[in-house]
Amino acid sequence: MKNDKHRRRMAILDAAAKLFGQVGFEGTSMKAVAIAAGEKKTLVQYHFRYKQQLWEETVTHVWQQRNEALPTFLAAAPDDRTARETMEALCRYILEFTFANPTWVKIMFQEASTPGARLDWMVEQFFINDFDQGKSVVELAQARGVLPDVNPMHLLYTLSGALIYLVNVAPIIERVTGKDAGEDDFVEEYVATLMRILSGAKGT
Amino acid sequence: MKNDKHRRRMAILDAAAKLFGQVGFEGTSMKAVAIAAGEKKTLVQYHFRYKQQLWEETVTHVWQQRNEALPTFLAAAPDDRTARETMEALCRYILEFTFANPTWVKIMFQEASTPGARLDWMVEQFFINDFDQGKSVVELAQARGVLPDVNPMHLLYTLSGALIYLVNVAPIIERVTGKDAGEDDFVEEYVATLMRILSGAKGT
DNA sequence: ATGTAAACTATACGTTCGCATAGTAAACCG
DNA sequence: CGGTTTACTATGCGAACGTATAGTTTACAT
Repeated sequence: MKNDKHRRRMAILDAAAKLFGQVGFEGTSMKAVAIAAGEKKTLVQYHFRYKQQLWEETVTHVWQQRNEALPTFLAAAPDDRTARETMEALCRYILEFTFANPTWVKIMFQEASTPGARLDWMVEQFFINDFDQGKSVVELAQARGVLPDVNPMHLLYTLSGALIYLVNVAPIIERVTGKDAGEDDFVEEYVATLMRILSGAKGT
Repeated sequence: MKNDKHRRRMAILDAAAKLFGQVGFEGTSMKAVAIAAGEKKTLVQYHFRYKQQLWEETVTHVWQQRNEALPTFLAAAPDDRTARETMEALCRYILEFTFANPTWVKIMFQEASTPGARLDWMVEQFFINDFDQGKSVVELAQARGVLPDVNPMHLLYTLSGALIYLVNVAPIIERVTGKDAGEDDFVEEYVATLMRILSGAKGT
């Protein structure tokens, strides 16, 4: 079966994505990837040969999944709600998606912690585009008056940080406070809080 | 010399901190730590015996350095400036310190990406305290009217995210935009932007 | 039915991993 | 001066690492 090959290959990529995001490039072994995918180590090598190649195809795979999901929302954002409601819904969507698919964020942080050839590759392949798109979204929101009129890149970093940081420290939050930051209730309240901060709310 | 032993031991801890933060626990080898510290592998083992032990003492070492530096500022914050100026200075100080000492943040993210026994240990040893202190600072700022009166923990996550995220993605920002996020000018403008966001500034 | 290519696996090689242990050199103490 | 402790190193072990390659099974065109 043609599909069988494809399915096993994808299973390897998914397993690799999880491991690369969790323990980084050096911490991930071909054997561990194989076991996580329920395959033999030699099959992983048959499909990808070198670890470096497995990594590149894994990252590409992860970004594709992300790119298929994220713009879907942006395109579907209708004009029949207020700009602020759209912004709030967008933040909530990004958070929910990132909690459900934390891999790309984790891989990004793994490589950012060891700047090198792999990070350069990711920048060239993905981040240059991502930064540009992010800036556009922020500027659009600013034009509609839903975001403060400050340096759009700095605002982008602030918003990204407020959202992505939460996903990264969620395991710590859970252990310290006992609350699961990935749950809908938490996300909803968090985004509501964020929107009130952005609106400069001082009272209750 | 007694001092010589101590100095070499500290050099090992510093090298280990850098590596553990960059490539995580599994990605760091005793040999690599030794080389980075300019020592033999067996000396590293002599001082710490097991990798686990090296890791624990390294993390303790890093947190001690941080705890010596951070409260210094909080205690010295005088009353003769406005509350907002104090808040802005605090954010700037945290950013500058974190850029200069990124290790503790990186180790925190490394372990948060693979929740396990080591993260549990860090939570017990450090994070429970850290969360409590952070909450106190936020509530103090809220009482003075310099931070919006929302859920203090969520506000803490938002602020921490806005600050720490920047440090983590600085290598990416530098490669994409050509700007060094760690430079004083950048930090100053970023914090100023953050303060305007917190104030809900809509105009220029 | 048979040959060829594709999909997959068994086995192995050289290196590096964490860890153990026997040893050396200097310092300290009586 | 002899003996013990302290700081450090040389050597080595079994396991796991990434990679190479020969071999086996499956799919399919002729």
